[in-house]
Amino acid sequence: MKIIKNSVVAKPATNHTTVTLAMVAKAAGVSSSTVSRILNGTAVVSDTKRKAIDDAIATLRFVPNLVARGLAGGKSYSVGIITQSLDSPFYGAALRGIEIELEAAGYSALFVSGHWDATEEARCVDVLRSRQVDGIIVLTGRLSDAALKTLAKQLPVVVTGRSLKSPGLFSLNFDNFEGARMATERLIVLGHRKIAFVAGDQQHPDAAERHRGYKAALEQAGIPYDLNLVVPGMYFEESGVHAIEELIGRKKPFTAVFAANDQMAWGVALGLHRRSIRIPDDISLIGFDDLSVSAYTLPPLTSVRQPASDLGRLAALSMLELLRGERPAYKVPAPQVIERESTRNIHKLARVA
Amino acid sequence: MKIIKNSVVAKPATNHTTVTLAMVAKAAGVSSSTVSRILNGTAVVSDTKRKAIDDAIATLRFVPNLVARGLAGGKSYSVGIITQSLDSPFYGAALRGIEIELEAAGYSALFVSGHWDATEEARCVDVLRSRQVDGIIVLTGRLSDAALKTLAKQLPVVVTGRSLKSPGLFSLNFDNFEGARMATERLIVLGHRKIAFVAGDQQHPDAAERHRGYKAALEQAGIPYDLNLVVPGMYFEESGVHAIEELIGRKKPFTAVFAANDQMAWGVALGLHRRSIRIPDDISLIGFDDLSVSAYTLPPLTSVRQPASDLGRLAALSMLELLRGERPAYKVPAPQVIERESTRNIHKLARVA
DNA sequence: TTCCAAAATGAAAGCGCTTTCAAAAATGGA
DNA sequence: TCCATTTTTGAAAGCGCTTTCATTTTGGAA
Repeated sequence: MKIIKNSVVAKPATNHTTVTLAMVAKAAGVSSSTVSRILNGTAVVSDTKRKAIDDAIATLRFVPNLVARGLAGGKSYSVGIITQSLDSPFYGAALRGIEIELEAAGYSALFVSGHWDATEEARCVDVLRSRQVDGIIVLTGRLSDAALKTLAKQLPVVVTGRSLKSPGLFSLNFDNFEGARMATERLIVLGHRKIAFVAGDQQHPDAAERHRGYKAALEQAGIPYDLNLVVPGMYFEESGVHAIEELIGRKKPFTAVFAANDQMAWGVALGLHRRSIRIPDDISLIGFDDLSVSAYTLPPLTSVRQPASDLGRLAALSMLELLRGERPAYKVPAPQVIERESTRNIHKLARVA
Repeated sequence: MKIIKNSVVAKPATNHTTVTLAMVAKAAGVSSSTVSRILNGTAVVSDTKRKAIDDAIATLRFVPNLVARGLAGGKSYSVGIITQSLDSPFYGAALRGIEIELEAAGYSALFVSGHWDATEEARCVDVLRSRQVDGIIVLTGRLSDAALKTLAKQLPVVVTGRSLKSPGLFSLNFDNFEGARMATERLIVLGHRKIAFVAGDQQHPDAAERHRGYKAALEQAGIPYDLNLVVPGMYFEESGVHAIEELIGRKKPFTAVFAANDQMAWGVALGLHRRSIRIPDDISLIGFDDLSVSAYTLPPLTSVRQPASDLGRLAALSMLELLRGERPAYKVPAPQVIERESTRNIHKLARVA
């Protein structure tokens, strides 16, 4: 019954298949400093040694441990991305743009979702910081401007959807006001004067801007702003169908609808369809964001193009510059209305309600 | 003109705001081992010390460095996810599911995209390994089964879209065959016999399965499989509109279309709309995947539900079990056809050609 | 051929944390 | 009260890499 102690077991948890830089060094007959140097290109190394090292790396199938490098070098070559949801059609495109540029520069992206909640976003920041990201990109979000500025004191920050100026902080803002103004104006040019507006989630800063743009265009055209024609929404499809019910219930005639985002516009289309109201014959409809799917809805949706993918790329590029100590100066492309088949000139419109 | 040397500057690049575990230990008057222990719950610590440490952590605002922990402990508490594209409506939902479960368990997800390319995926694997992820989840992808099995020898792997058995490897497969069979059968039950099929990208393993399912249902009902009614597609919207052109060009009558995924079904709807063919009055349409948007298309699309989000959660849960050394046994829910408004019984159908 | 500056290399000290291992403190049975 | 256990704690050795800093080579100019 004696317990066998000191058996040959108990090798520390070291995965015995792990090839380390030291092993490469030994195999190549040089010091690990030298190996590190060619790996990072931090110094010139004689061709003979370089060759020996390259061979050793190849035969040993050495893969550098970025975690160890991060610890030693103080840089993780990763940047954290705080998004709101991984499955949003809009943010998805932005994430992709970010990934492309970051990867091209040898950085990894660490995506975390805040789900439109400031507390959760704060937690995301903590996770990213404890993972030692070199910088953080915040896609809109609910964090206060002050919180962002404070954060920027610790590490480079790029934020979209706001216009902030602060050291270490770069912001990339899309002109939501102008986009909404243009959309509304377009409808007006087409002869519409009774234009309903389905507003976005008031919690989102851009929603207010789009609302302002709608008003501005109206005012500019001398059309009174009529509260009976505006319906609150949450930026989801359901808001669109609900808005139509609401609007029709109010018995205020309208010939066009401007939805503050495409998802709600799709809902509006469905709501109209349920009432057998045709687009664009009876009602013109315009959305915002120009999600890729909108080119395939019935009918294809006229929308304000917001280049999500470009936005992502620019955010990443800006971060990269910040990381190099430069001062980025990128700008988001101006809004543009993409006219498809959901809008039509007034002269053939029927009246509703 | 003397150059001042040895000034107080030149503190090494150490961010002076960095609070380390050692600092917490000193502040609390204990050793760093003790602090580590309460942080990880690896051992019992007296209440007095625990209190002192908690206080020190709070006042110093200490955030543990997960990179250092990863190096020391050999575990990074992160799992790599190889997806194909961050902006796919289907995978987006799966990613979200993964993130939810992983985060709940204190793990971080590292998402990388392979863009449907085996070489890129292999590179993704390298990146993830050098970042020392504890495990890898592969969403479908193009990596060979053999490559996956080899990988599984190094670290736990969970793969979706295949049925593989291998140590350290768990696979979660959705029954694409059965889903497609059910969809086609549904159409048959509704009285259709001329059912067109828009196939998916043949490079995807699931596309072949869905095609098989279509054939099987036909056979089961004694309907001959007619190559004139099947059109190749690429899983994107455009394939759907193209398919309709093709189908109509062939002048072979059909009363229903089964598209191998929702995106193509949307395209089909648009193609039909362009020809003024109504859904479901003239043609019934059924998709596959049941993307959330499909509930809001015109008309709302009947589709085979593939629970992307659940798939993601199960994948994450399986990985977590693998990581604990357990043997996961999850199964993807069975296919289910969600009937909406794009399908209709044959008796009111017009004929198309 | 000699010498010295410049270039290449290596030794060693960390980076912040975990984890033996051994020592110190607490516990309790006689 | 004392000693043998059991618990709690601390010292120190890494984890795999980067980065001074010092040493060895090299390459010319003298």
